[in-house]
Amino acid sequence: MRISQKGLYALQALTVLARHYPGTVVKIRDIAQEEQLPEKFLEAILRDLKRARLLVSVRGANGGYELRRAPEQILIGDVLRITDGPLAPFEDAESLRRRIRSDAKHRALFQLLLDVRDATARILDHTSLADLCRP
Amino acid sequence: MRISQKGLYALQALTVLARHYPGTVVKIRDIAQEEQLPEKFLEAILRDLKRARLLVSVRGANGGYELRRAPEQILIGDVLRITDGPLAPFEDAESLRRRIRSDAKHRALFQLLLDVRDATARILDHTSLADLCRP
DNA sequence: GACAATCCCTATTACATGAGTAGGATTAGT
DNA sequence: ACTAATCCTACTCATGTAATAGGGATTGTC
Repeated sequence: MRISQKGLYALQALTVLARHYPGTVVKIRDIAQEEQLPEKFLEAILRDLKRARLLVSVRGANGGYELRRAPEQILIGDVLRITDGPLAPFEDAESLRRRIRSDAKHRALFQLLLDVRDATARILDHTSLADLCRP
Repeated sequence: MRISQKGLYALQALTVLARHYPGTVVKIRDIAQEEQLPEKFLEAILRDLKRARLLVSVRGANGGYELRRAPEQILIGDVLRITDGPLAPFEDAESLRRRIRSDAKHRALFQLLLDVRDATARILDHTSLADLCRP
C-alpha cells in the first residue's frame, strides 16, 4: 500500500484541524496556506473526509471544517482507509484469492500477505491524530 | 505497497523452480502451464529475476530457468523489491521528505511511515521461498 | 548444415489510477 | 443584493499496470 499524495495531504490537513479543535471551524484556504497544499485538491479531500464522517462542515460565509471527534479518537488507519483504501498489499481477501490461480497450492503465500496486512494495520490503528501532533 | 500481478506471478513461478531445484532447468512454457500464467508476461518477469541474479538460464533447445541459490536463501522481500520496488508505503525516504511540505512539523508522520516500512520488511525478509513451498 | 526449440529484446496497446484543474450551484452572513 | 464560503460534476494530463506482438540470437538434434 503506497501512500498517496491524497493521504499525505489529508493527514497534514487533519493536524491543522486538530490544533483548532474544538470549537472553531477552519476554512479550506487557511489550511491550504498553512500547509502549502493545492487548494482545489484539498477541497476534494476534505469532502471525502466529511462523507466518511471524520469532519463536519459549516457552509456559507465564515464556514469551514472541524473535526467531528477528538484527535485522540481519530486513528491514522481510519484516515488512510478513506484516502487510500485497505491497509494491505492487496485490495481484499476475495480478489486476492482470485488473482492467485490455484489458491490451494499457495496457501502459505496467502497467509504471508495477510500477516503483512495485519502488521501495518496494527501500527496504523494504534496511532491517533493526537500522536501525530505531539513533538 | 500493493502487490502487483507481476509480483504474484513471480512468486508462483519461483515455487515451481524451487520444487525442481537443484539440477534441472524448467522452461517458461512448463511454468506457465503448471501455474496457469500468461506465457509472454511470465517471460518478461523471469528475465527481470535473472537480471537481478535470482535465476540462471540456459538458452537454446532444452533450455530453461533455474534458481541460482537454494530456496532457503531466497527471501520474499528480495523478490518483491525486484518486481514491486521498495517494501514501503513510500518510494524512498528522500522523496517522502519532499512530498511532505514542512517536514519539521511532520516528523511524527514521517517516523510512523518508517515504522510501517520496517514492520513489513521484517516479515518479508524473514520468510524464504522454501517457507512458501511448505504445506 | 538445416531445423526446431528456446531464451532474449524492443515496441506497442489498452486500461486504470493519481494528481490535480475548471467552473459553476448552493448556502449563509452582512 | 453582495460576498464568502462549501458543494458538486466533469475534465485533463501523466504515469503505471498488465499484458501482446514480432521478431533476433543461441543451442541441441537429425
